[in-house]
Amino acid sequence: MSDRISEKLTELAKRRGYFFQSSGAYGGVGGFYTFGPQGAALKGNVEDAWRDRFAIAEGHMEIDAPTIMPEPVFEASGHLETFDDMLVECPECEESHRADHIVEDETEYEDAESLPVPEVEEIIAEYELVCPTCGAGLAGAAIEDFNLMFATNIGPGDSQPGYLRPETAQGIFVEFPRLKEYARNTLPFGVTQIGRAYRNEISPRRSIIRTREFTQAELELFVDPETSEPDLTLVEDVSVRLYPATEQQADDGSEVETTIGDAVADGTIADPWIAYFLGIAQEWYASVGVDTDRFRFRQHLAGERSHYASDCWDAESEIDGNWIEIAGFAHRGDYDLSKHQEYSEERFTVFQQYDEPKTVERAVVDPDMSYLGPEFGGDAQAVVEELETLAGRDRAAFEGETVDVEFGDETHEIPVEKTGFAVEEQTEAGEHVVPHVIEPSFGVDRLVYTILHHAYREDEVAGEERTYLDLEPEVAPTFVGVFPLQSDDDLEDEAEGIAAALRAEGLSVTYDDSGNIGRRYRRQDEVGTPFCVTVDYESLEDGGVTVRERDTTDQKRLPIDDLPETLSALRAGEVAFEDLDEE
RNA sequence: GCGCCGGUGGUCUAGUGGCAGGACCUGAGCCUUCCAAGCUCAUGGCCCGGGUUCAAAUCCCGGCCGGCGCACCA
Repeated sequence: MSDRISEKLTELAKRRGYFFQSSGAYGGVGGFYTFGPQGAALKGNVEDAWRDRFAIAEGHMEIDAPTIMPEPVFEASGHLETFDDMLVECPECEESHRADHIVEDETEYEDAESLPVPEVEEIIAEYELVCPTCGAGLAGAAIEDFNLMFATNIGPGDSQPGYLRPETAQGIFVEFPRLKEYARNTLPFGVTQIGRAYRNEISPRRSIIRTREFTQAELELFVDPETSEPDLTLVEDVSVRLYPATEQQADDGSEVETTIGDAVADGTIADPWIAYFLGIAQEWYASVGVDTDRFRFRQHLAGERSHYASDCWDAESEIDGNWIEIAGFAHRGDYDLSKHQEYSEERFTVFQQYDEPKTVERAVVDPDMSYLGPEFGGDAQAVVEELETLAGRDRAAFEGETVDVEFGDETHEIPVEKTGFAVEEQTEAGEHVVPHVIEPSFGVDRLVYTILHHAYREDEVAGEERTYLDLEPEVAPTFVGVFPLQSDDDLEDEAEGIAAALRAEGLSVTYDDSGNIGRRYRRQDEVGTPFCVTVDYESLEDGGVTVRERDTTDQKRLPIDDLPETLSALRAGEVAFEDLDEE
C-alpha cells in the first residue's frame, strides 16, 4: 500500500506537471528535478506561507544572497574540510568505505578527516587495516577525495576558486557585519532567506527527497546568549510529538506526546529558543497540510550532530513508513560568526550596552618610542604589541625594574619606566558580544513532497474511483476551476467572464470547456483544486452558479456577483464551505 | 561509488532476431441540463553509442537514467 502511493504520486507528478526529472531530452541527469506548472505554483505558495510566518510575522528581515561564494568563505565555515569525504574502495569486494572512519575506528587517530590523503593512505598501510565488509587488506588502495560542494572558477582562469553554496546559511553569516547595522546593533534579530543550495551527492535517491540542487528556507536568529529569551507563553500549549535522544537510545524507548510548555519544564527540550521554534513550526506545518499524525520532532544523537551544533532537533515526516528529515532546528552557538571573524578582517560582534556602566581596572602600556625606536629599529612596533599583550596577560611581569619581552628568538630586557606601564580605572559602557545563532532550516522540496504525499486520496464517487489531492486552499496551485455546463456560446461567455473576474481578484483560476462536466471535476480533483464553479442555463436567468467542493463533492448555489469575495474568504480560511448560505 | 533489477507514445503496459500492439490521456467533431458515459477521426513510441547478424527495439559490450540494497547524507 505504502509503495503504491509513492509510485502513483510520481506518475501523477509527471503527468500533471508537479515535478519531473530535468533534461529528459538529453537522457536525464541524476539528482535534478524541474517543478512543472502545478509544482512551481505549489512550491511558491509554500514559500509565501513560510515567509508570512517566519519572516513577516516574526518581524525578521529577508535577504537574497548569491549562490556562488569564494573559497575563503568555505574555509571559514568548515565546509571545505568537513564536506570532504575520503573514500577507499576495497580491491576484493569493491565496497566503498570512508577511509577516515576506518582509521578512527581502528587506530588512536581521532581526527583522521583533517589529515591529508597521502598520510591516511600511509596509516592504512602501516596498521594493515582491512575492509570492514570482507576483511581484505586495504594497503595500497587509492583513496578518492570527494567534496560534496560543486566547485567552479570565478572569472577567467582558475585563479579564484568558488563553490556553489551547500547551504543558504553562509550567505547570511557572511553579511552579518552589514546586517547588524540594519538591525541597529540590537539583539535579538533574525534574517531569513529562501534560496537554492547545492550538494554533489554521491547517490541522489527517491525522487525529489534527495537531490543535488534544492531549495532551503532558513532563519538565522542572532541572540545575546546572556539576555535574549523567547516568549514561550505563545507556544506553551502547542501539542507536539517528540523523540528525544534518550528515548532513541533506550531499549524500549518511544516517542513522547507532550506540549512545548511541559517539554521545557521537564528539560526534554533544553534550549528555550529551540522549543519556541518547534512550537511555531508544529502549527505552521499543520497549516500547510502536513498530516500531524505522520509528523514528529526527533533530537539528534550526540554523534550525529553537525560540526557546529550544540543541540539539534529535526522535524520529520513519515513517507511510506520511513521518516524523512524536512527541517532542522539547530543551536549553532557562536561557531559561524566566530569563524568568520577569525578568517576575515571584519568584526562579527554586536556592542551590548550594560544596564549600568562598569568600572574595571586595566593594565595598559604607553611605551617611550624615543627609547624603543633606536633600540629595536624596524621591530619596535612588534615589541610594542608584545608589551600590550603581556600587560593584559601578566601584570606581575612589570613589577621589577625591567620587564622581559620575548621577541624573535631572544628575550629582551626593557626598563619598566620606558614601557609607560600603568593600571588604570576605566569605565565600560558595554561589551562586544559574538551573538549566538538559532537556526530553523526548512527543506522546501521535501516539504512539497510531504504535502503531496499526505494529501493523496482515493475514494469513490457515483460508483467510480476517484483520485484527489486534499491540499490546503492556501497552498493549492490552482484555487478554482470555472466551467460552462455544456458547449454553448452563451454559457461559455458567462463562464469566461466569471473566470476573468476571479483572476482580477487575485485567485488562481483555470477555465475548462472540454469533454463533459464530470471529467472536468475529476481533472481538478487530481491536481487538488479546492473549488469548481459551473455555469448552467439557469445562471443566465437568476445570476447564480453551482460551486462544488473538492473533498466532499458537495454543491451549493451561490450568486455570481458575490463569487470573488466569497471565494477569497474561502481561500483565506475566513469561512468554511459548509457554513455558506445558499441563495 | 559498488551490487541486483529495469528503461517500449504524455502516462501505464503487452511483445518478439523479420511491418511495434493495447488501455488511459490529449486534440477535433457529434452527443450531453452537474461527477472520468457513448460514437467518429486524429496526434504521438522501442534511452544513447558500439558490436554480432542478411536483418537488432529484441542478443552482446559500454554509457546514461531509474528503483532497491550497501556505503554516504556536514
